[in-house]
Amino acid sequence: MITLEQLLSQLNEHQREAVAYNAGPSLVIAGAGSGKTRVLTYKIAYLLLSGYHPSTILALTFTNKAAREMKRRIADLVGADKAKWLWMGTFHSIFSRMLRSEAERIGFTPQFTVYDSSDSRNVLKAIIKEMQLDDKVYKPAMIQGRISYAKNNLITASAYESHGNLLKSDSDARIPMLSNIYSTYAKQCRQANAMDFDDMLLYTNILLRDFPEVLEGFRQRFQFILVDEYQDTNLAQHIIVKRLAEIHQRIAVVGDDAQSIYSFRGANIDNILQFKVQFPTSKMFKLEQNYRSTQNIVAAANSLIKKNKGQIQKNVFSEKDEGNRIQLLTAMTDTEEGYLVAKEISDLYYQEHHPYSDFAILYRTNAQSRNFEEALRKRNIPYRIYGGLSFYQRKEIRDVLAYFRLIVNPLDGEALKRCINYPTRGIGETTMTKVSECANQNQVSLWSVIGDPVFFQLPVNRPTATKLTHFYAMIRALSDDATTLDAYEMAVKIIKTVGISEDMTEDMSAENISRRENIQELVSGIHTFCEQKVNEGETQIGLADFLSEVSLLSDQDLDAEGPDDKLTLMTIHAAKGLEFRNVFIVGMEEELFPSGYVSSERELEEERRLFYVALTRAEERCFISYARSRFRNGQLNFTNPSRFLSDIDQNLLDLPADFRQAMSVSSFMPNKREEEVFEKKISNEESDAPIKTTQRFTSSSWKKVASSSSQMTNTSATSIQSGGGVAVGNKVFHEKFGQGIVVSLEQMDGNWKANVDFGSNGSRALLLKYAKLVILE
DNA sequence: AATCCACTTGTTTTT
DNA sequence: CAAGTGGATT
Repeated sequence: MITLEQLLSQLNEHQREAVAYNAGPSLVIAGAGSGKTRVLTYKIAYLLLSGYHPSTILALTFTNKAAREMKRRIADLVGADKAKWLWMGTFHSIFSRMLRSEAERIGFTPQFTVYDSSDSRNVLKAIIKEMQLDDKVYKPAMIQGRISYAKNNLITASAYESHGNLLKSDSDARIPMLSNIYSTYAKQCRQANAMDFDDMLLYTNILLRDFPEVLEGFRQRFQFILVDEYQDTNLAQHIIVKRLAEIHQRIAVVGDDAQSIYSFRGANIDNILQFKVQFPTSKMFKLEQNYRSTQNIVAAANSLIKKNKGQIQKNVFSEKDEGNRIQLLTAMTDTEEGYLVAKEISDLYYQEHHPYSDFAILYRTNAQSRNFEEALRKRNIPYRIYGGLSFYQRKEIRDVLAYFRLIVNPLDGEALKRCINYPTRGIGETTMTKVSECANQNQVSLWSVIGDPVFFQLPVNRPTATKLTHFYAMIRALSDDATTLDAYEMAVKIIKTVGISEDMTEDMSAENISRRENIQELVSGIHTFCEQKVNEGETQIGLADFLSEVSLLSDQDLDAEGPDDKLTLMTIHAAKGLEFRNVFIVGMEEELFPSGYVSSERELEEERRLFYVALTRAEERCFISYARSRFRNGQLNFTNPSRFLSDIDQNLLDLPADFRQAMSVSSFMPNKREEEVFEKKISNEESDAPIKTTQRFTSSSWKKVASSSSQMTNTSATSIQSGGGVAVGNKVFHEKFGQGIVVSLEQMDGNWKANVDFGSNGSRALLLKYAKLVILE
């Protein structure tokens, strides 16, 4: 047990002020590595020591891991007996708890299923098919994205139907039926007693909006509210937090606007930038001392993020050693990139005796992991990959979980389809289509139809009807068992009863063995889960208890922090909040990082923040690598180094000898000219067909592309204004004419022609093939 | 109904 | 390169 004085003495001045301030709302802007988690945990400990009961404190985090970690640290400070009463968890897990306790009010049961994104995509696919729409136009993933966006902005299906602007923009985008799809989707989810991730936020809002007594109850209960990573909250989350804190105004949020990287998921950076507006009496605290990284790394990150505008002004500094400069590794191919990185790691491991767990390889996309895996394997370097296909997304695991879901919630249509299909029992697509149609016509669930095909006049023959009722009876019997057995016993029973174990032991193929192992892992996971809950004093841990937690878990949460010494491979997104002694940021190429999908200044700035997050993960050493060519979709692409490299103060970079040359064929988009560029892009679209970067590899293409270097795809924002290695807006130098600005670019017979304004020397049209322009900036 | 094969297709990040 | 689709086969 610790006293208040001791607690505060372990903090620096600014941290202490932030922790001790309790007189009103507060916003803590915590620069990278400045002890953000420390402030949050100490603040909670401070509140507990000042007399708040733990069950009156609500702390919302972004990941389960962060919540667990924080809880553990609070337990160390004030004791586990207190810490365990805290309401601490992710938005989704806390809201799940709230929704389950009040489910009936909004037309669900406490056993509602959580549809993951592939469940919800499947539902959407079926709806699109049912409505006889073209799935090339109504792309499920895109529809899903728009619905998600609507929900995150608290636009319900019925609000959408009467939202003029949205309907107009949909009809302009040639997808006028989107609103109908949304409505049908919402209706079907409701009928299935299921919510998707976004629904959990949406329905929590509805619950708090429409049921004043519920809102009042939660306001009473949560006397103090803390939110981590506030820069990544979306409108739905923001409004919930605001509602809960509205009366007592005891709220503290922590975040860093420079690390906002989830706008694709609806996060709105304005939530943190506008906090003062939302909570006018709030006080802002800034944490600017970085305890994580060397001075060089901090300086590099600062120089990068300076290129973004509209940030909260701060001066992040480090008092650690100056450290090494950031080292750039240049490879000819993506395979070589893997080799170089692995070699560097090997060298550090043997020369400096850093354990492998001190290393991380961070990339923009999961698909990039392959080359590194191979290179690491060749050197026998142990590694652990995070992300990608998670444990819970494996087919066999999803199959088993589908049975759990169906037993807990028979209305869960997606689970039912999955179960009925595996193990195979002679019920196929045609039958299920009929069942779906029949269910739709009678406005009942698939489950009801299967239970009594005759009553619903399902047009199937006798043997098929029997198969259906058999299946129904089997699930019913298991549901009965579920009233007395715990989750672990049920899991074992289900796997035996439904024929999964039989199917898996049929042959000893490698796949079957691996599947069996995975299922075994799941079962023992459930066992551990039950034991843990019993230890915490709970009784009767049923399947529902297990499911409600597991559906909100990602694979990162499951990783047993084993004693083994392994290197980490993950996306930069997944690395947020983590730190490593040595960090490798790989694939620093145009089209990849920044992603080829960026189409606005705002998105480009988010990519830059992502790079900022990557850099600031490093404690001691940071390496950046890129390849000049890379396989993508089975095709060889030639690539240019990322523009972000030139955003970093060049004095802090260790450049390879050939780097200047490589940069000179790269294209850099000057930020301030961007709007012009996009206007130009639109006007040029038909006339100016850009050369495709993607081409089959032939012996001559390397040379050809390297010299003309018109390597942008036509989807790229940079495609029009860049060519021959220069970009519109570039300041260039010409031997004869001196300095000038590139005004426009066009293509003539495959050669790039640039109009350059040389000021007093006039404007000139130059063929880049002949003119030797040097890019100045 | 289920399986297999050849073809197309399309690709960020995730609670 | 991969996953997912559509068609033919058993």
